[in-house]
Amino acid sequence: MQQMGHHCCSKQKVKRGLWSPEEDEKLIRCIATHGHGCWSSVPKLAGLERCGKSCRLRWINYLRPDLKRGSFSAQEERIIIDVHRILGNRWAQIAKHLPGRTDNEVKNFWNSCIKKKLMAQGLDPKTHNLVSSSASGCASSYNNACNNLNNHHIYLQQPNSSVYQSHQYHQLNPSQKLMVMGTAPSMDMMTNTQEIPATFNVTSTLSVQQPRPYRPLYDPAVSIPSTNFDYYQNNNLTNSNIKYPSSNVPANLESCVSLMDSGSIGHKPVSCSSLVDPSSVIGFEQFSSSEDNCMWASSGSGESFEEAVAAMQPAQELPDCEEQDEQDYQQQQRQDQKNVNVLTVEEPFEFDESDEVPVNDISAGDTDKTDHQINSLPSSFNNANFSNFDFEFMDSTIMSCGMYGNMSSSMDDQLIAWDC
DNA sequence: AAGGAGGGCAACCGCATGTAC
DNA sequence: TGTACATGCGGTTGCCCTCCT
Repeated sequence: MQQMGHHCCSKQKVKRGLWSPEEDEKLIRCIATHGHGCWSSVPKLAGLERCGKSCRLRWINYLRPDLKRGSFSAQEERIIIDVHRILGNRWAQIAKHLPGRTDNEVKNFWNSCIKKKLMAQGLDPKTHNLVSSSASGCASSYNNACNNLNNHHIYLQQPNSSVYQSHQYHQLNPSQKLMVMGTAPSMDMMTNTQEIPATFNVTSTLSVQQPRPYRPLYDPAVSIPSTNFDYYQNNNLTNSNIKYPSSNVPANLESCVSLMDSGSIGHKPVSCSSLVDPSSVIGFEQFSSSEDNCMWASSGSGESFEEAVAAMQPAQELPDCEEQDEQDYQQQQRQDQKNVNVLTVEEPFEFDESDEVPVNDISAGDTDKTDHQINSLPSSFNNANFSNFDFEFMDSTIMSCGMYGNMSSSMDDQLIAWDC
């Protein structure tokens, strides 16, 4: 380590390098006594020859009592990968999803371990795309991805209704397909779905007796069928995630497509539903109109977005569609019944620190803040200005493991879900 | 046993942002 | 509005440890 002073504290006599146990003890004692309202005053109060910045780092990254030490679990690793796919190298934001972990720790873990694993799998750690996939292959990837989706049931919620109608993917019109594709980055997370956690309070469920094609589904405002749920809950993000529905940034559309193309997602039978955040729709529209960045413009064929939409042909109906549908329906019935039993466990309200709203008693009608968030979205959004996107909002709604969103800003006021 | 290579990780650097004046 | 300072963050450095030859 260089033994030169910080530019921020060059006037001070500061020690550099590793911290000794004695220094740690002084810092802990000081913060326990005085807190750390002003880091610049901490060195003096603690009797340390360190600058405030160094004290802060040491405390945040090492001495904080709520830190979880030790190696990362497989679940933590999965979370990092999933969130990184959406947020990129925003380590502080990623770390917020991992209680007890620091941004520095996550960053080091990424650089030393995950990055290599992804590369070994042939994935670009920056984009999470297959390295072999190129921009010129996006159009065919899209077609392949469509084919992969053909067997899936897409749930579209009717306007002003809590009822979802099931559609075979291939029955959707082109714009609906595009929308689904635009949300598909969540699907890889959905493949991890195993069981609805028992720790969630369900205020209502829809009737399981509804006639087909109306499938029994849960109140989208409250059910969280995802294994990723518990970390959000533990991280006190549940409230915002439910109130401000999930977000999938269409900037990752190519990533989604390549993942589906590779078979990494979209093929494993799971029972869950996924909805789309309105921000993703807004973003998708912006994204789709960006000639420089959207997959259509880079397809190599010179087709515009509109042309690409027009060129999309409904996939051929599957021969055993109805039979498959019946099987799916029966399976869904069984799963739904199971889920109802699991979900009706009552838990005490939990409060979000920021606004003290009960996190597990949120009704579907609680849309005020969602609307506010929607309105706060940037007017322009595409890959090129991705950095301008409201990451705080996106992060607060990063339930991209396929939760719920209101698509009232487009798509005929429909909500969407799917069963893959 | 010695030393070189590589990995893990703590800590630093520099920039961006927020805030007070 | 401009400036100074504090804080936060991502990128980078370099020490230390382990493994391999």
